[in-house]
Amino acid sequence: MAARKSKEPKQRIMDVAISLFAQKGYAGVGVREIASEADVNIAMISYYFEGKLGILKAIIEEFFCHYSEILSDIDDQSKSPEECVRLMVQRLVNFVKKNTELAMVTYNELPLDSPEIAEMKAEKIKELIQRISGLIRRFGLDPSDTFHIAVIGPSLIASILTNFRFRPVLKRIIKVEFNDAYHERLIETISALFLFGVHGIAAQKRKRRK
Amino acid sequence: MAARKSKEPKQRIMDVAISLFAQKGYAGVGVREIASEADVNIAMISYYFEGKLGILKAIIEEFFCHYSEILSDIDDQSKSPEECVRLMVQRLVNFVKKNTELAMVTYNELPLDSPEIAEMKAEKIKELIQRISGLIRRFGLDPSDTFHIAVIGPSLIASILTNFRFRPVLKRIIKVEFNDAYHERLIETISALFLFGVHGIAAQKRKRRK
Amino acid sequence: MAARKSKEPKQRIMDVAISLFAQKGYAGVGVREIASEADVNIAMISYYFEGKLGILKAIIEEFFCHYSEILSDIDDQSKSPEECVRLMVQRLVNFVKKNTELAMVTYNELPLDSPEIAEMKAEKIKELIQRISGLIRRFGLDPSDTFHIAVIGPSLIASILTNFRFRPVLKRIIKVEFNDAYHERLIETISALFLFGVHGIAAQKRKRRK
Amino acid sequence: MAARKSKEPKQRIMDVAISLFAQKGYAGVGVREIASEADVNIAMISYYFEGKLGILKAIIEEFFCHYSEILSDIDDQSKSPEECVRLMVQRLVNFVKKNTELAMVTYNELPLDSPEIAEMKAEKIKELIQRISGLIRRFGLDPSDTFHIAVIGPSLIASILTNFRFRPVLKRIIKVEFNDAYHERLIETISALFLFGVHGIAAQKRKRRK
DNA sequence: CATGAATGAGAATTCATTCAT
DNA sequence: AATGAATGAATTCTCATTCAT
Repeated sequence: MAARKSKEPKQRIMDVAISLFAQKGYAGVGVREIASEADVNIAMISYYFEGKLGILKAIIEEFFCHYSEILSDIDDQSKSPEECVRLMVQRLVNFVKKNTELAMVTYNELPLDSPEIAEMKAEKIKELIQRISGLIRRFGLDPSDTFHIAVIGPSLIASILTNFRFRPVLKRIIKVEFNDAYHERLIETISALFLFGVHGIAAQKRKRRK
Repeated sequence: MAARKSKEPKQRIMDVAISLFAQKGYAGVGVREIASEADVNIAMISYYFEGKLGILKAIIEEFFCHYSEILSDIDDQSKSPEECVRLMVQRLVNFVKKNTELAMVTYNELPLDSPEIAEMKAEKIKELIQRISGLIRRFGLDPSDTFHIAVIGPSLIASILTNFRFRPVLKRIIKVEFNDAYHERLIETISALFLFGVHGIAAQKRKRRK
Repeated sequence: MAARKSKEPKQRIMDVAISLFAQKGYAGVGVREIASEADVNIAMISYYFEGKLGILKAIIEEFFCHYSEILSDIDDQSKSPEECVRLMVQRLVNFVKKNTELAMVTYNELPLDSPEIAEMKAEKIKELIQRISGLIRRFGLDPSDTFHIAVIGPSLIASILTNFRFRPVLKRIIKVEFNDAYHERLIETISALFLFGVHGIAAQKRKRRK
Repeated sequence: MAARKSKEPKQRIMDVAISLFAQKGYAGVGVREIASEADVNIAMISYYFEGKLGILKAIIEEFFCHYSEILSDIDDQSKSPEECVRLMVQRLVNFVKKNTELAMVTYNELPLDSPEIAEMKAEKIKELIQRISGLIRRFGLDPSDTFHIAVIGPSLIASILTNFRFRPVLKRIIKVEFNDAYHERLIETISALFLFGVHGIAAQKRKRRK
């Protein structure tokens, strides 16, 4: 069961923690379990991460670090907004597909109220919003209208993440295989859903103004 | 701080547990905290709910009980599918608005891997899917294609719930007031998003078949 | 080795803690040692005293509670100041003789810098000083001169307590038996030392004024 | 915060340890705290002092080394016993004034029951007693009567040390400034207290013999 | 000399649960 | 129906020390 000793201890702790947090939630996992699974002395957790919360901080930071990279050149003016959205969805899905547990931990523990990481979360999300607001404007929606920011962006992200989040539960109920074809189709569908959706809303708005 | 002794002890425990679980997560709350907040002896929790997990079970059951009621007559043939979706979104939003914490606990702890409640969750979600599959068919999509079930339904629900879930975080970042007008607009927007989206996808499909 | 189960658990914890703290110092004793020695479950310490520091607080409080009683009618105007001092020394010695460990713990840990008990200590000592200041005045010394308060009072108390404090060390070096006769003589000697001393200082002062 | 790197590492460790032990007690301080404060690698403590206890041993040894020097020529037959006592008190006060923390650590941890340093302590104190016994004899008291050794000597020392020991507590309660004038007066008062006291006791004894 | 990673034992505290009353 | 004391395991974290480099 124990993780292979191929990697550095610090990385092993991270990997194991991501996996366990994803399965049982941050509060549901003990440092002893992490340490034994990572084949590392318990004291090493405090040594490297200054406590259990430190691991979560590192995890969230890693997520947002990758995430930022993903969104770095989304608002490319040389592409049509439609292409941008499709590209973003594609990248997001591929990223979460490769780092499912990392994404799940971050998504699940984001509402956790810990003063120590509240600041960090707020900062990261602020940055995220700024990234997306440019795109929203290009669809003819008012980015200064905080409502759209608060609704459409999170909806899109949640739509993708939820899809991964409930897979263990879904597997028990319906017959699906989460292979490459599935993900291709997922990208297509989510993109289409939001593109048609946002276009529709924008058109509706223009009509009403008249 | 302690809950008023007006209600029965069992209900007080439930109320307090819902509130605390919503704030800190199931694993982050202790029975002693619940007991003291509910102004109830600790032993009463085992007495009424047979342990901490029993409270969570009761909470999830209560959620799905209400939830089922909400969706009871969604697939009403006398209404247009558009009206059905709009009604469903409206009812969902209003329900979550009134029972935010109950919904949050259920949504947050749903991926939790506890064998004791896994069965229950599967059963509840199965029922939920059946409710929605009729509606999906009426939009021209194949309900036997499990893909749509696995993607569109959860996306819709997640879009709504996520909106509530991240309010504490959002409040820190952007200026929004979650009043009645906000919720009216939320219903409109989510409905529009999915109606335009699903219509678009269905149209796309028809075009491709040709 | 374990304490007899004759008394209540809470009292057993106190008794054992006093004994162990006196031997090894507060920081040198663990709650597990206390619990096992008192034949009590470890959790009971938090249950009864809300943590290790709580035991120390209780100990110090008990000491000062008894101590106050001891000094209650020291400043008796019907007695000569000499009689008062002699009585005080007698009572103090007898008290410390009976509650050596309690006194040692309090005396040893008094300089401990713990914000939680600093207030309590200050309050207790303030009361103690007020008790003694009346007596000092009757010896012809100015009680508003904080110097005497800060020097003579503590010296007297320290003289008594130190005598008990270093007994284990002294026993190894010189041949003494700490029996009743010893304590009688101790009372006499300490009383004489301070009475002659204070009288001498007061006389010196009067002489200088001239 | 870290100690200046001007001195040798070993001395830095000593200095920091003395300061920290004086504040929090031997058992209340960790080697890591000492190491980081002294800006020294943790392993260096074992290297130089063979463990934490080794530091304490070194501290106590340093104290007694200085202390012996202080008392070296106290029993000078060319001076009157009164002058000797006065000189001793003066030297002691000045020494403790300059090395308060060193003295406090030694005084506080002296009753600590550690077999490894018990021997050393006994030896040091034996020497100390011999130094003082000559003086006691010159006051007309019987130095073979271990009682006086066990009571008067320790009382004198404790009177001085206690005065320094409770300064942090005293400062909170009464208004005193521990400046040079204060210490001059302290020397005078303590000397007078004991001189008058011992003379009185000796006179009393002579009277009784008659 | 000096380092920093690593160890295993032990620290205090809190956990959910149970039991006699 | 309800209490509060009691339990033993588990919690996170820190301890002094050592070792290979």
